[in-house]
Amino acid sequence: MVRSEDPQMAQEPKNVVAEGVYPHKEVEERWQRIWEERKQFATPENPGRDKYYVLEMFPYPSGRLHMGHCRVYSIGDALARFLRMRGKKVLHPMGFDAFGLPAENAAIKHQVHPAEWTERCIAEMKQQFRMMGFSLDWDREAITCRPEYYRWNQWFFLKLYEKGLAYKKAAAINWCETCQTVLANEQVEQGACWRCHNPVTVRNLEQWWFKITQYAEELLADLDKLEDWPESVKIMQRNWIGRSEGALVKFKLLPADTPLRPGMKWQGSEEELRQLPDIEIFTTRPDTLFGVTFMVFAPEHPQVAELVAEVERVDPAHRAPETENIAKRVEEFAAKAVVEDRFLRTAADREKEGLFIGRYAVNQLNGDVVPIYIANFVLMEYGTGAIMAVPAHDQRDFEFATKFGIPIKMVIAPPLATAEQLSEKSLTQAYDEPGVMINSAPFDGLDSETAKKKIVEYLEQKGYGQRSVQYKLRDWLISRQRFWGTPIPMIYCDKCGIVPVPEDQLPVALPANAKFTGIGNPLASVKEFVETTCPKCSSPARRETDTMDTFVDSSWYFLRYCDPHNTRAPFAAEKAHQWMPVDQYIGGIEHAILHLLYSRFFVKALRDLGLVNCDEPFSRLLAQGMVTNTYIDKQTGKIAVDEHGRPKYAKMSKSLGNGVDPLEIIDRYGADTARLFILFAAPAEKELEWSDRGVEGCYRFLNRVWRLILSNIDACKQANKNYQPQTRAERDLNYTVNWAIQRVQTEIEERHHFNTAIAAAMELQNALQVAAGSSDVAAPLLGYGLRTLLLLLFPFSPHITSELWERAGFGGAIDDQPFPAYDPSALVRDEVEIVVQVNGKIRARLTVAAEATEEQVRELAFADEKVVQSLGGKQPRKVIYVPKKLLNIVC
RNA sequence: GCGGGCGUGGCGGAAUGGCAGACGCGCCGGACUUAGGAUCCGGUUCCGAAAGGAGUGGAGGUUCAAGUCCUCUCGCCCGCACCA
Repeated sequence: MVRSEDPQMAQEPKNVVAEGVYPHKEVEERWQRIWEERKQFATPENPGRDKYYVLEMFPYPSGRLHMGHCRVYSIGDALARFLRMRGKKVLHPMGFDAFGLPAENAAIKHQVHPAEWTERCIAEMKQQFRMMGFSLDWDREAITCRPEYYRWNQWFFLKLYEKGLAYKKAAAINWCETCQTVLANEQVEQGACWRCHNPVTVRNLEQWWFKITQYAEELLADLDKLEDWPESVKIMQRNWIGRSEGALVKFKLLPADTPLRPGMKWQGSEEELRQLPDIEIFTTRPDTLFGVTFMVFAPEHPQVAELVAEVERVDPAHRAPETENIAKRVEEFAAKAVVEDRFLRTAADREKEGLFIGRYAVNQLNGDVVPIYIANFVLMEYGTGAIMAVPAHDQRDFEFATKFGIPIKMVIAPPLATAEQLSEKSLTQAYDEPGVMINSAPFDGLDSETAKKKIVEYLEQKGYGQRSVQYKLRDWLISRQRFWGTPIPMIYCDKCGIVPVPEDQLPVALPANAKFTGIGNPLASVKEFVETTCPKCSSPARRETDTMDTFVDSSWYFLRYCDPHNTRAPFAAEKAHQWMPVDQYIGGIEHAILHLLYSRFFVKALRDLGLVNCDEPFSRLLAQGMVTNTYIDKQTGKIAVDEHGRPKYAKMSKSLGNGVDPLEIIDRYGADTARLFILFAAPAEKELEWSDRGVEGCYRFLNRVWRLILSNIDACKQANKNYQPQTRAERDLNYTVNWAIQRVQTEIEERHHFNTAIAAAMELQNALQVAAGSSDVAAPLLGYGLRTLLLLLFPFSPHITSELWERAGFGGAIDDQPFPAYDPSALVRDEVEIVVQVNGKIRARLTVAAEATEEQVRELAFADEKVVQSLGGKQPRKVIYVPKKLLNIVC
């Protein structure tokens, strides 16, 4: 049942469906049928320069459209319909993101094949799409779970494999126990699975990856080209890519039995030092290199075990102190750190844990001997998995050093620092700002920013290190241990190793006879699928049973729409060239990184394969806000309220039970009302608060339009655009008509503000209603205004306007009408109102002829009683005149 | 902690530095009516009888003029979170 925002009226909504209302059901069904019969939304061939690709993110086929869907598709459809009127050749397709876990879970629960379940949901959803009246070209539908589609996922995989962009490696990866599969980094949100929100654990597995990191720099740089993307999305992507400039620096590892200790310097020759093994670290602060007092490895760093094994081989008398049982203790520490939830381990407020491993290193820049630790805060995946630590100038290192009693050495002085501030003992936190170099031998006195560059040059010259750029972005883990996805087209042969499935054997199809028990990957249990022969040597071999992340499917579906029936290629290059890039993409902000980053990567990779000629898939992006509603507080059993007693709003969701079913709204008020309300109630990119009252308001508005047209059919028949207004009332109406045209056009075209466009149409309706009720306006003008009103409303509420267009006898189908052109001369008023201010306060309003000069306006203003009064006899010091608007007298 | 966004009537929301509150909801009054929860007309930021005054989270500033620009500050929302 539909919920009300008003606690007092949470009962059955009022029955506004009474007499005098338009028959929305018949009207909407009729036009949906007509559009289908006419193939009204077929995509034009050879679009040329007028092409416009409107795309909304395709849905997962859950079987039911929810209000969020209605919102995205209402936005996209209003735009598509408007652009067609504006003469664009519009591609507006739809499909289904049809692979994924829910179908597989349903299979386990109901013992129905995921394909059957999914196809059923798709059929239901298409019916609901139809009921909303969206102008989609269904002949271009792409359904990702069909072999005709996913074979091209496999084909792309092979192409990427050939290029080295798809590869297999073992790594510590995110595992979701609930979903029984691994997840990519992008799919873990605050330590939880993006889909089921259960905690993610870490596993070490061998998996398939896409080398998105190869495009890190371009993915970052090209964000600057995306001028019509929301800044917030671009910032999120920049942060995710996480570019850092710095240097890779080599420290030297001392033998396990070295007599050197921290505080001492390297004694031997430079040549002997060079002979020692390297420990390479990445730092963004080469200017602090002289302040290194220890080093830290990630606990799981593969080198660590060997380092401590060497310690144990040394006679205890010659070891570093505190190294009894070091191998065991290191192993235990590492095991604990790895097992510990990665997201707890890496939380900023996590207590720093560490262990000295009994080894020392030499800083080649100054010969300092420093101890080596392992610690929970150092990550294996970033940089080299080892760091230099400068406690004086890095807060993490500072905390660690303080806890373990490691010396702190200042090498950068704050500007104008006192002797007190320069004392390490007085330091209560790291100083991480720029400053002046101290205690840094040849670089002392330089400012630290300059020193950064000089030191890197010095490192490169001496062979101690080199300039380097690191990214937080990791490669995209695409293996999934689930059935309902695209099989990865790889074969394991005992003799030949990993062998790709030959192209001509694609698709590797999902078997129809898999058993869904809920335990393990069903694909692995289908003998006929797994057992195959090696394409190279023909001996018995096994197929890969992992499937691809479903984000692979959605990374190129917008390309398939350009050429959906191609059986020889994913799409023909020239068809993609015709339509790409997508001119306007619309979808939820939740994909700010995920889908939008993957798709950008895919397009760049396909470009480098010669398949597309654009660098970016989506020119403009509109991230629409979520749909919220009031909800029942589970504790009180009443509508949740804030401290002021006002109802609280939250995203419509199953768990809160505050979803409104679009089908109920369509049934009660019709799709036109639903669409109008959704677009009118808030700007597209903002949150939309559901309101039953607001919906009713839109319904009443459409009813007023209905009655207004039908009771003025005669005027409609006489509609004449070229009628010359005679009276004041006619000039005013003519102005409003043309003003509304201009306003609707610019609001949609330039700002995508549908709410204000609709408000303008409402103002026109109000003006027409007044005009229709008086005898001051001639029928040809009134008719023209009514005709215009229908055209302005058509993108938002297409059914009722189609019906009224026909009944009014305006001729042709409204779909084929161009958007009306406004008459600029009608927007020129013969009289204007001038606001007269004295010292910025409004004292009078003057109605003057539009062509009145400043002198004339001044004269009138100074003659005005109120103005004279507020001047109080003072002489004006200055008068500012804004033509046709305002006169400000300063005194 | 860092980054981003947002604070305007009873509510959703409008305002290229130039009339704050368009449009809609709600509310108030009136008309039609057996009736109105339909429809139509009028009113509706606050204080004030009025004249007038105040007003866009708060404090400053720039300007003839600030919701809009600048500085500081408070509150809410979102994203990232030991990335060396």
